Amino acid sequence: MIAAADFEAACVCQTMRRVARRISKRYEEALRPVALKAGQFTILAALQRERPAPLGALAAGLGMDRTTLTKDLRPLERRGLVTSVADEKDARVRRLKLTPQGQALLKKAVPLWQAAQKVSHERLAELDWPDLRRALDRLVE
Amino acid sequence: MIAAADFEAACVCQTMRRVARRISKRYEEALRPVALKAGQFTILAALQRERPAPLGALAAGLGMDRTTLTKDLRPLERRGLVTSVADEKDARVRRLKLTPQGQALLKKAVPLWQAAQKVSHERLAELDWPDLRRALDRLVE
DNA sequence: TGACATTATGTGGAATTGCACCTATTGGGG
DNA sequence: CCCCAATAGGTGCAATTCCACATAATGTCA
Repeated sequence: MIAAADFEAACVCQTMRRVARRISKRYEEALRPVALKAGQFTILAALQRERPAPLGALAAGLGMDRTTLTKDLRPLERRGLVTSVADEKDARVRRLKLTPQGQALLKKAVPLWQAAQKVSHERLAELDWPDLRRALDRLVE
Repeated sequence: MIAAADFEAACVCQTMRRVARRISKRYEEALRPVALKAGQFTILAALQRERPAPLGALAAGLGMDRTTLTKDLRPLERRGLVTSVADEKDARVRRLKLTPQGQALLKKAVPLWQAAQKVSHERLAELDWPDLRRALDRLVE
């Protein structure tokens, strides 16, 4: 049997989960002035486009489960940051877009996010982020 | 304003969250025969030691919130894989240990985990895992 | 020893996550 | 046009996550 401490160091999954938790916390502290969670900021940022995005396509683009996104949208809709509009052609499709309030909040959030990003890049030091990102992408396809 | 697609590529936090989600899914598929979630396996593996560990110390070792661990333990206790024992000196401390069933299940789980680990290392290819792990650790302190 | 800070833990609430299952709409053959 | 597979989406459930708040035990210092 492998020693308990070794699992923590060896397990790629556990490391990624731990890093994701910790870094989310750091970004959420940065985003505290706009009261956005890390995932919420990601969703708002992804909606920053001309044509409202279908829910499924948005989920795929963010690499998250479709049903998770449905639920993640709830608090954003309650806060009036996001609304859904019907697709003109396909009645099944629910397209999502930022409200003016959502756009305004995102505008305030972006500099806070950039500050957090700056810290991330500093901590990665010599590591090139695009390289690292490609490696991590290969890890999960 | 930064284009929507760029956030996804640029945001270190979002990348880590996405990778953590995806890799968890892969490990959970591997662990399906023992019906353990990624986090549950981590907890069981961390309890593979002689002296039962205090909850707080265990949470710190796993880099997770103390109250999260409390709730994560619930299903494991319900399944009879983990139990808590009182500390001999300090009545506040709740020490956690594997039950015999927990040890048996972990024994079955480890080879499944190793198979998932093998895939991870293959996908990282030229990247040295200890190096990468150290870099990610620096990212979150 | 008695007040008080510290430490170890639990609870409630909200959000995040994903699986299994369900509904509704669409697009094709026959 | 009708049947039916494929597609887009939602719901229920359980687990994960963490913050704010609460409780209980311990340690310390006047």
